[in-house]
Amino acid sequence: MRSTAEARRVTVLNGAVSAFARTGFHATPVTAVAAAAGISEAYVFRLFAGKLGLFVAAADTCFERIAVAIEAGAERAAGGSPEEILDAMGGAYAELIADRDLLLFQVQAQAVTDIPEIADAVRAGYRRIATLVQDRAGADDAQVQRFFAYGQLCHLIVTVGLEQVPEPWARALTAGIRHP
Amino acid sequence: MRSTAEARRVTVLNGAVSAFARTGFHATPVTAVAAAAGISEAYVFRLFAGKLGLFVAAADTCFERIAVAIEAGAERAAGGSPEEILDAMGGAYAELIADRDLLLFQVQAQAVTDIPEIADAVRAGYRRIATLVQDRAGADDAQVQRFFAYGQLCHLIVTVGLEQVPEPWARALTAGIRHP
DNA sequence: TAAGTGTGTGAGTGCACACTTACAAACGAG
DNA sequence: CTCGTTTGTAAGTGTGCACTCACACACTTA
Repeated sequence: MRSTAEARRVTVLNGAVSAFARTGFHATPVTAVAAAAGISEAYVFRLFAGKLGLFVAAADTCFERIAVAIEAGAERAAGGSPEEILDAMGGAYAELIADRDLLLFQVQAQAVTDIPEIADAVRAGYRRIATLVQDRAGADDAQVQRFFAYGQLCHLIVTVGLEQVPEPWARALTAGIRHP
Repeated sequence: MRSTAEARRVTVLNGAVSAFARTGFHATPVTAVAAAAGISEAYVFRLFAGKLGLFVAAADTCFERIAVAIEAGAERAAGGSPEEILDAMGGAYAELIADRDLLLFQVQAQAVTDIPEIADAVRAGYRRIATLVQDRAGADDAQVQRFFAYGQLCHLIVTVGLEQVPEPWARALTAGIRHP
C-alpha cells in the first residue's frame, strides 16, 4: 500500500488542472493526466467517476484555490474601504494566476458548459467567488460587476497573448492590468 | 453542377459557426457541420483544408460579421461623443449576439488558442474590432478597455446562464448588461 | 498463515472520427 | 456528341481514446 486513495486523488487533481488547462476537456486524454500524476490510466478511472467526474472535481479544486487566495487578499486589507479591499483581492488573484493554469482552466471550463454537470460546477464556483467578493469587500453591485468584468478581460489578454502584442490596440486593452 | 464551390463555402461556414459554437472545436465532428450544410463530409474536406482550416475560416467570418455590425452601430451615432458612439456600438453588438452563436463561437475559439493557427485568427479578429472601436468612436484607451471588459463579462453571463439565476450575486453581475 | 481489504496495473475492447480514394453525375466548350 | 472540368458522394482506412477486466502486490487482522 503505497499511498491512500485520498492522497492520490489530490495528486491526480493537481495534474488534472494543469493538463485540462492546456488542452481543454475534449482534447486531453486521461492518459495525460495519469502520466502527470505518475499513475496508470486505469487507476484514475477507479479514483474518479469517468473523465467527466474527474473534470468536475478539478473544477471544484480550481475554484477552491481561487476562493482561498481571494480571501487571503481580503484579509490583508481588512478594515479598509471596499475599493481598497477589492484592490487587494485583485492583487491576490493576479498573483495566483501567474502560472496561468487556474486562469486557463476557467476558460476551458467555460467552453464546455454545454455539459450540464460542468455548467453546474462552474456556476457553483462563480457563486462562491462572487458572494465572497460581495460580502468580504462590502462592495456594491456596480463594484462587484466591474471586478469580474476586468477579471474576464484578463482572461482574454492571457489566452490571446495580448501582452506580447506591441500594437496600440493591444496596449489599450492591457493597460494597468496586473501581471497577466 | 448544382452550385458553385464558392456559394457552398459560405453555406458550410454558416453551419460551421453554429456547430462549433455549440460544442467547440474538438467535440464537433465535421460530419455535424456537413449535415448542417446539407452536404457530404467528404465534400467539406474538399472545400476546406482539413478541420482546422474550416475552423479558422469560420473564425474569420465570425469576426467579420461582428465588425460589420459594430460599424453599422457606429454609423447610427455618427457625430456623437465617444461615449455615445461606444454605447451605440455596444447596442449593435448586443443585438447581433442575441442568437448566441457568434458569442459562443468566440468563447470556443478562445479555448483552443493553444493551436497557433487559431490563436492567429483570434488575434487578428480582436485587432480588427479593437482598432475599429478605437478609430470610429475616437475613444481613449480606458474607454476601449472598459468596452471590451464588459463585453467579456457578457460572454461569462451567457455561457454560465447567469440571467437564469435569481440569486443576488448573479443579479449584481448581470445588472444593466444588454440583452444576453 | 490464511483470509480479507485496499492499492495498483497490463492488456485488451469497441467506437468515434479525421481524412482519403475511387467513382459518378452535371455542366460547358468546341 | 464527345471531352474536360467542376461538383458531389459512398465506402473505406487508420488511429486515438474512453472505459473495463482480470490479475497482482501490499498490508492488516485473527
